[in-house]
Amino acid sequence: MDYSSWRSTCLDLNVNPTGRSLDDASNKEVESTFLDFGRKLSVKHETGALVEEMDRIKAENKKLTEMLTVMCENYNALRSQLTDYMSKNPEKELSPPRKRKSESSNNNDVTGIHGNSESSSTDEESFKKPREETIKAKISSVYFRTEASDTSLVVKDGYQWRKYGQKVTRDNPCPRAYFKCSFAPSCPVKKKVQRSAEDQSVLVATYEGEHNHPHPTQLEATSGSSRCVTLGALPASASLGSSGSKVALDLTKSKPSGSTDVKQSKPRIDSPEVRQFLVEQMASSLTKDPNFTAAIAAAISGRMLHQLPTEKW
DNA sequence: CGGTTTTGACCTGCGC
DNA sequence: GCGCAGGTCAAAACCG
Repeated sequence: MDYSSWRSTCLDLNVNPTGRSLDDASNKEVESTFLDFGRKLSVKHETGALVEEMDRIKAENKKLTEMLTVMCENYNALRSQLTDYMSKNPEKELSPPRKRKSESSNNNDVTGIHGNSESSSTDEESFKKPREETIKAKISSVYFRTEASDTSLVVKDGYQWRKYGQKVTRDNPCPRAYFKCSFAPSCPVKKKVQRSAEDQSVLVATYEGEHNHPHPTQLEATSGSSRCVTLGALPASASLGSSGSKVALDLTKSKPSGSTDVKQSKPRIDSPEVRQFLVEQMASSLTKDPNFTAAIAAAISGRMLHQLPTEKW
């Protein structure tokens, strides 16, 4: 996986279009919201505790941001080392399995229309070009954790894929699905998705090649569409195993059903509705903070690095 | 109606 | 050459 692109996707998750920091205006706005809400309920002590909690979270955000900075530096160092290594050992670069003859030349006598001299003369050229591409093509395996009950082989990585085959392999009772990028044939990327034989809640996606077009969610982001969609398409959201991380990421998703009724009903301080309202206030304020989302990105990538040692970058 | 998914058939490489 | 396994094709079905 290209971490830089992934990171940009993650950092793009900031749901604060104005770019305002939580430290200034939005912070005061949130605090005033809390205080106002608290006056109505005559529970200033609880809002004080919430503000205190928010300060604690802000400190944690700062720490996570520093971790992200360090990790980015480490990544850049590793990447430059890898680039150096690749340039020194180009022949050792990974190459995908050899492609079928018929795919590159299309001169099967089954079709009968490519058997002329024109196609045969271009065979070498048409064969060489994809070969060069396949040499450069990168293969990477990515692990996605899904619900065990979820039987689909859909991996939400943000790209659009077209399924072109499914096969049951010998070493795994679960079928393997074959996907091509929807931008094919201009985009040569393929992926195979199969459930892990050991843990069927884990999807193993093997990517071949690199996309030669921008990430669809980046296009969405530039066109001003909802960034929650971006988050939903984030690979990390699927690859995270712990429910805690999932909950944290779900903070940016749309409000749960029924939450709109909270403000309409008369709130009580110890009622679940009020608590939910406070939680939503916290969530919305946090998701407006770029530092928070950056910290989340750092936490996610940290978890990925620790939990997915087999993943190739 | 166009794009996607399903699925059986087919192709290819590899080991024996 | 044969059989096996993985990968792909392509027609039909499905779907929005």
